[in-house]
Order: sequence, then structure tokens, then C-alpha cells
Amino acid sequence: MKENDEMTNRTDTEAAPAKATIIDVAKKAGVSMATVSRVVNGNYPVREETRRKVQAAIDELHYVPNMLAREFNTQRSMTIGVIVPGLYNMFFSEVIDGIEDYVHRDEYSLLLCNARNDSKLEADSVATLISRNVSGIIVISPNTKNMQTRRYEEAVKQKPIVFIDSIRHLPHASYVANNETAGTEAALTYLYREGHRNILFVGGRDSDSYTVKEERYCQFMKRQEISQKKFILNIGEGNGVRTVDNTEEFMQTYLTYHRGEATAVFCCNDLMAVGVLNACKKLGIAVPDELSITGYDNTSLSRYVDPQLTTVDQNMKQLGQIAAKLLFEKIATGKDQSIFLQNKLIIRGTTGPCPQRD
Amino acid sequence: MKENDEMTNRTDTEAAPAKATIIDVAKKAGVSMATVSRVVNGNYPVREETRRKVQAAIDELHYVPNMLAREFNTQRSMTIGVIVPGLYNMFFSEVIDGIEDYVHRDEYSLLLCNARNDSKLEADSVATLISRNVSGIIVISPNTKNMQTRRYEEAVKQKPIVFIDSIRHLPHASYVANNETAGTEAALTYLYREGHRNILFVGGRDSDSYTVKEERYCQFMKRQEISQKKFILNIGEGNGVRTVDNTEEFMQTYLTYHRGEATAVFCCNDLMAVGVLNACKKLGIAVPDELSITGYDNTSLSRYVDPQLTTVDQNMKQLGQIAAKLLFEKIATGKDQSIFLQNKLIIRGTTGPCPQRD
DNA sequence: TTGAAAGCGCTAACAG
DNA sequence: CTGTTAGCGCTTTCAA
Repeated sequence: MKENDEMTNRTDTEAAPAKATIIDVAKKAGVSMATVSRVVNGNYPVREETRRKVQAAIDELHYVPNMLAREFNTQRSMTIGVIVPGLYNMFFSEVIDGIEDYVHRDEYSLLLCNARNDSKLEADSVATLISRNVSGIIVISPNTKNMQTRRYEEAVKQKPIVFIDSIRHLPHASYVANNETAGTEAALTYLYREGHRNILFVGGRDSDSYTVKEERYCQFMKRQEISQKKFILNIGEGNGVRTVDNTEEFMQTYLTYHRGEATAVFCCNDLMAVGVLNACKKLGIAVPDELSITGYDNTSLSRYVDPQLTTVDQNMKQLGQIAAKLLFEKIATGKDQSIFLQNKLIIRGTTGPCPQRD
Repeated sequence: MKENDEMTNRTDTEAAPAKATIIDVAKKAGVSMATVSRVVNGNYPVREETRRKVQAAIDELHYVPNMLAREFNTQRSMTIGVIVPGLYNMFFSEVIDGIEDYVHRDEYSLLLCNARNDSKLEADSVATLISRNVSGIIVISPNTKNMQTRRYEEAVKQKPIVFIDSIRHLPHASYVANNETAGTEAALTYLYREGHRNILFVGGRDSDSYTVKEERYCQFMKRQEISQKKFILNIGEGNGVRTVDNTEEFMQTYLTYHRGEATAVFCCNDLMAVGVLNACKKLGIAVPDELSITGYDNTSLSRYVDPQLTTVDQNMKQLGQIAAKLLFEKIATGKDQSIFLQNKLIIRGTTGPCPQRD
């Protein structure tokens, strides 16, 4: 912390005033604490005049109910846990925004855990959230390893859980996922119709969402009788601070040696697509005239770059809202649900017809 | 939810086994619950043999302490609250990442509130967090109105709070802030040295960070004896989904009528800078040859666009970590601290020498 | 080194 | 409509 420019210290002397409890309010208002509780929660009838007296006492004492006591008493915390793999992809922020929006309406709070793309940290987060007695958990893009092994088997029995964008479906959990298979198909079909035959696939590691897309890509290419083996690129960590840069470096090298072999690149997310786009700029490869690029997600980022990214919209905010909705339903009824959303191809500036070969 | 493609329902039948309490363990181990508590917390001496007996009972019953009960009892929850104005500016994600990183090491959890750029919602969030008995609160870019009025006066007495990037300093709180005045000065000086005299200021509403910069901008221009009144632009909400687009639209109109009047634009954050950049692209204004642009923050976004943004680095991750550190220190010792960090100008592609006039 | 017991602040029967 | 009361599960004096 060498950058400190100035630093002041002082100790707080004023003792914080003891927080008023429900008993203080009851005394001041001359009623029982049960009545205060009723006024606060509005769950039982209270005579209007009594209500006003109590409310006055509450205001005067600045009474704020002690949630810890309430939640302990009822043995259910009005809080839901959210686990994200990282915070450097706007995709997650936008999903969280949707969750927060929904959850907040019901006066729930949101406990956020960052799994940092680490299966162990993700599992730890689940344990933490459970011991904190959250009402339920939403896991965004769960780690592939954890879904394959039995890591979630116990958790799912103890707490309502909904998974966002997981292909593997364990029993006793709800799911909301984009139909990334169809989305991939749509993007590839579009590129195909534009005349592209040699399409690169850029994916990463440790997320089901790359696997799904890769599978569809392979099927698609096989169906079109296009060989594609050498056209699958893996740039590693796909959601980190370094994803764009890594992709850019990787592609710069790759394209230096393989320029012209492919006329289009399908990327598993917008971050990767921006990396590819930037590599092209560095190498003077015209986009989309020489090379078309598609992203995936339709994060804000895809509209910020130039040309704007052709991409597949996952409607993150809605994704988050629906996840929250399913979670609440699971909490209320115990019912699991699975919802698949259709992805929409958004055609913008990074794609165009396949260039003529001579 | 018309996009539903498939939907499955099933009800979970398995009843979760009643959770073992400390009393169950005590009975099974033939000791008092106080002893079990001591074993669990390891805070008082327990004879080794007793310890083993208790541990055996714990294992056998799969006993997990009830955090809700513990926190209620001790009246302190191992959780800290974070309030952000929004999630659509990477600035916030990166700060949160820093906070989460620090907080997680001490086994604390993070309660996230999204104030949605709304002073009322921000105030509500504070109340919620206090009633949840968080150990402390970090407010990122607090709302100007709330800092001016006495909104935080009570809160600050009840809970340790640290404010990130607030200029107004209430007593009884800690602060970590970037020296945005100096950062602004650095950017403007740099532009000045490059020959720019007519420098536009692009700011927004409801955040101290815009105010600080605007003040310094005015001072700077006055000192250089440059009039600047008509050069201050306010694009409204500066952290939303629409910020880039709004700025772009606004600037497109503005530049259509005022092209050539200014040769440089100072923007209060990277989002705005990208908006200006995109407006230039639409209008065929060469950046930086005809117009130079500086951003502020150095979010990842500033490296994704082309040309890359010249901007002022706020080192968000460090900012978050320091805030967490100060918060823990305040919790432990009651001491307030204020730390100012120096911002570093990062010169990249959107700035250059002032074009020659004829 | 251990046990007994007093709450923490609130909700929810139950009784009136 | 309102009051009384019994806990929720745990920590922590205090006494042994």
C-alpha cells in the first residue's frame, strides 16, 4: 500500500446507543411484545389506535427488528446464495442483476460467493451457504467436474438448488438453461448460408457450455461433410481477467500461420470473440470481409466494440430472474422444474458473406 | 416466459432428516452441551478423551452447528455487506472481486445489495444490512444525495462502515478513495501538453466522483485561462446498461453541431469514453487525429475497444481489498482511517497531439 | 476440566 | 384484538 498519500487515524469514542429491542418498544407503547411483533409483521389484526401507538414507539426508538433473532427463531433465513465462477465476464454481472432484482422484491438478500473458476472453491461455497441456512442456492455455470462427480449429491438433498446453464441434470434440483445447442446451430447455419465452409471453433476449459457447443459444432460440420478436426481451438480459462488478452495472443500466433484457411470463427463467448477481433486488427485482417466472427451471450460488451459483434443472445437478466423464480417455487412447493430458453441470433457487424477465393 | 421449450415437473418426496442439535450430541456423548460447544469451537481446554468422545458423537450424527443460532447468540454475523450502485460497469465487479478476495480469507461471507443508482434503495440497503447484523458495510460510490443529507448519520454509529470513492467525509467512518482530483489533473495536464486547449468535459449525475472531476476541470481551465462554460456535458446516469448508448447518441448530436470546436474530450469513466469513441466512429471523426478521448477507471473494457482507451487507472481490485482491510481494522479496533490512492494515467490509443488548425 | 443455567430477540401457539 | 409464555440452538459466565 505504498501509494498512500495521506492517512488519518482516529478512534471512535462515542459508544453506539444500545439497540432498541422489541421489549423496549413494547414498554414504551404500553403493550405486549406480541403486539409489537404483529404490528411489525402485519400478519395479524391489530386495532388501528394500538398500531399507531406502537408505530410511534418504533419511530421514537429507531427500532429495527433483529433479523438474526427472527431468522433463528423461524429457522429460515431470508437469504439466498449465489455462486458465480467469476466476475470478469459481464455475463455473470447481468445474471446476478436479474437474480437480485427478483429476490429483492420478496425482501430476500443475496449472499454472493465467487468460486474463481475453481471446483474446490465452488464446493466450499456450497457448504458455507448451507451452514448459513440460506433458503436456497443458485449456481451459475457450475463447474463441469463438480457436476460429473457426486459433489452436489448431498447438497441437493439439503437445500433447494437451481443450476443455470448446466447440461448435466442431477435429480432433485431445478434447471434453467439456454438452449445453447440450438443457438450454436443457428450461428453455424447462418455462417454456412453466408457461404462459409471453413469455420474455426474457439472454446475453453472447465465449463459445460463449451462442451455443448463443441459437440454441436462437430455434428454440424460432419453433417455438412466438412472436416473440422484441426479447427477446434481451446484458449483455456474462458471467463477471467485475461481471457480477451489470452485469446488475442493465441489467435495472433495462430492466424499468422494459418491465415486464409478459415473464413469464419465461432466463439463460445463474447470475451473470446473480442479477443479474436482484436487479433485481426493487429494483423490487418479485415472483419468481416476477410474473416467473420460470431460471439455468444450478447453481453453489453458485444455492442461496445467496433464492428459490433454478431452474437447469440442469452438474455442474462431474464435468465437470472427465471432462476430466482424457480428457486422460490422449489422452496415453496418442493417441485423441481427445468426450463430451456431459446437463444436468438443477433446479426451485427462482425459477420458477412464468405470472401471469394481465387 | 413464452420461450419455454420444455418443462418438467416433479416433487421431491424425500424428507430431509431432522438436523442434529448440540443437545443431541451432548446426550450421545454423555457430556453437557457446554462441553460440546467447547469442542466445536476449540476455545477452552477439554480433556483429550472427552474431546474424542464428543467428536465421535458429532461425526455419527453428522452434526453441523447452526450458524443462525450462533450468530444470533453472539449478536455478530460473520458477514459483511456490500452496496453497489449497479452491476453494468465493470468498475464495480472488479471492486467486488477485490473485496470478496479479502473477506473470503477470513471466512466471512458477502451480502450484496444493488442500489440501482437510487438513493432510496441505497438507504434501504443500509437498513437491511444493519438489521441483518452484518459485521460491517462497504459502500461503493455512495450516492451524492445520501452523503449530503444526514442519511448515513445513524448508520455510521451503529456499524463499521467504509466508503469507497466518496469525497464527503462524515465522521465515524473509514474511507478509501482514489485521488480523482489528481488523476483528473494528470489527464488534463497531459492533454494540455499535447496542445489541446478546447477540452470537453463529459460527466453524469448523482455521483461524487463526477463532481470532484468537474471541479478540478473548472479550476484547471481557469488556471490555463481557458473559458470552458459551454464545454461541460452531462449525460445523466453514468453507470447503467444504457450509459454507453446514451453517451453515444448524445455525442452524435452534439458533435454534429459542434464538430471542430473541441479537440479533446475528458470523460468521467470508461463507459462514457467508449460512448464518445463510438459516436466518433459513426460520424467519421478520426480518433485521436481529429479528437482525443480520455476515459477514467481503466476497467477491462478500456483495453477491449479499438483504439484502446487512454484512461486513468483506479486499480479496482486493490481498492476493494484495501476497503475490506480497513473494514476489518475498524471492526477490530474501532479506529477510522482514510486512505487516498494515487491514480496513474495510462496513455493508449485514443489520445494524441492537438491537430493543427488553419 | 466440566456442568448448570441464564439469556440473546423474536415468533407463535394459546388463552383470554 | 391483545397478553402470556414457551422455546428456537447456542455461547458464556459462574460454580464446582
